[in-house]
Amino acid sequence: MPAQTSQNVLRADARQNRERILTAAREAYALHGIDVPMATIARRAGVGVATLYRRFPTRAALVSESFAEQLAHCVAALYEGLEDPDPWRGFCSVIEQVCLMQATERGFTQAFLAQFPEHTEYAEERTRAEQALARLVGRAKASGQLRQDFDVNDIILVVLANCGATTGAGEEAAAASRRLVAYLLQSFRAGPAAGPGPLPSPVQLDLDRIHGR
Amino acid sequence: MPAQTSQNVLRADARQNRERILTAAREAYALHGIDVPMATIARRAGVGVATLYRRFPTRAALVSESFAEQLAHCVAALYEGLEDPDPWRGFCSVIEQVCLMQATERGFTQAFLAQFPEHTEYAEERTRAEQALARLVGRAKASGQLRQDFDVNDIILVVLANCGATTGAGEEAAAASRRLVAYLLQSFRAGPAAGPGPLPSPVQLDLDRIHGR
DNA sequence: GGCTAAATGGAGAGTGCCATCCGTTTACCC
DNA sequence: GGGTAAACGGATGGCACTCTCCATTTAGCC
Repeated sequence: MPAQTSQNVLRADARQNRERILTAAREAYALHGIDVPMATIARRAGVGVATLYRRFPTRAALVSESFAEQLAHCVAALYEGLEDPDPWRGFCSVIEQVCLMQATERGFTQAFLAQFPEHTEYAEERTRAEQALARLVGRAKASGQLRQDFDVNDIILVVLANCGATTGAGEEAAAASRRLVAYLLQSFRAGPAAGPGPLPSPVQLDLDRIHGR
Repeated sequence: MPAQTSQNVLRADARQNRERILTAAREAYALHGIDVPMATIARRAGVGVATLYRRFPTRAALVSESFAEQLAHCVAALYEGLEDPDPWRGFCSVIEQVCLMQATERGFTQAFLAQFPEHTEYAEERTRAEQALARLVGRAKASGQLRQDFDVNDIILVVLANCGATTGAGEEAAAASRRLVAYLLQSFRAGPAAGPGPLPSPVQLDLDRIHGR
């Protein structure tokens, strides 16, 4: 974590405005997606555009900050999953939670993808997360519950696929995500021992809405 | 098919320009994605913007026309799959071909999604395709090779998921698609009889590139 | 209460794209 | 070869968004 001295020196009104901007951004993202104009967020927050830009010099910075909490949740889920006594359950829980977050929080995926590669500042945390992921996978394989030819990169594959499936609105997206993840996890499971389990209910996806998004 | 009298009456130079525009559009889409400015396509085709707009009044019209061939291929694949003596093989082949098309032809997915809902003109073909899809699924279920709780909407789910997974460049996208589809098809297979088959090789996905796309 | 640096917000310059208008050019028919 | 309608393309107005400048306000300290 870098020295954030300026954060504490922030004047009271400035700090309050900063919070209002973040709140407004989260609301706006949820409503209109990540591409909402900066001016809209500023108006919603009841501040001028300049104030927004002074606090968050780039759009990416604002996005990152806005979803920091959700990202932290994902990271936490990762380490918790790693400590689950049942490696397979831990593995599933991580994937499920990350995917659900993607489905629930609109724009989160972009934040997720934008966050890490950005600054060297995060490089350390990133490698740590990657190692944890590798361990999660290794553990599940070692226990014989995850198929041997599973690759760590397949997790990225799941995340991206889930991102595509959740290009839609609210509850529908969550349902689509649940079903997709259920299908995939079943494939990841090793051995023919596990027959097809029950699935979450199917989803009627409205292509028109997705196209118009 | 509607009366397209104007098509044949098109003057020679106009017809040639029309083709050049379509070629330029396909190239531009492949290179820069679907959001490339109309002016860029016009320049590439060596025509004025006005000419482009005269031929293709809306962006959607241009996109649709540009990918008409690929779309026809998909439709053909559907009807061929339906006539495969092995229902399961037919089912798989349809999904595989559509997904491969998505992975190979950048922008195709948007064209695919944009095409049908648009005009009433296509409504008929659309319903016909949907019925064919339903039959494809029904047949595969009846043969006992497709799990009973599979839903027709799951095909849309696959298409969308695949769309997400292929948000990348060229060969990488195709590899990701193959692997995802292999995983999914395995889940769709009924009964514990079929153990995990071999998978296409894993893919290292470059998140930076995807984010910057 | 008054001073000062921090913070503010609106106006506006700059950019990129869409879509149309209209004077000029060109293919086609006779 | 000449007439005519079709086709052309650059210029242009309009719009939406980004990002900065600067005159004004305000919090915090004495």
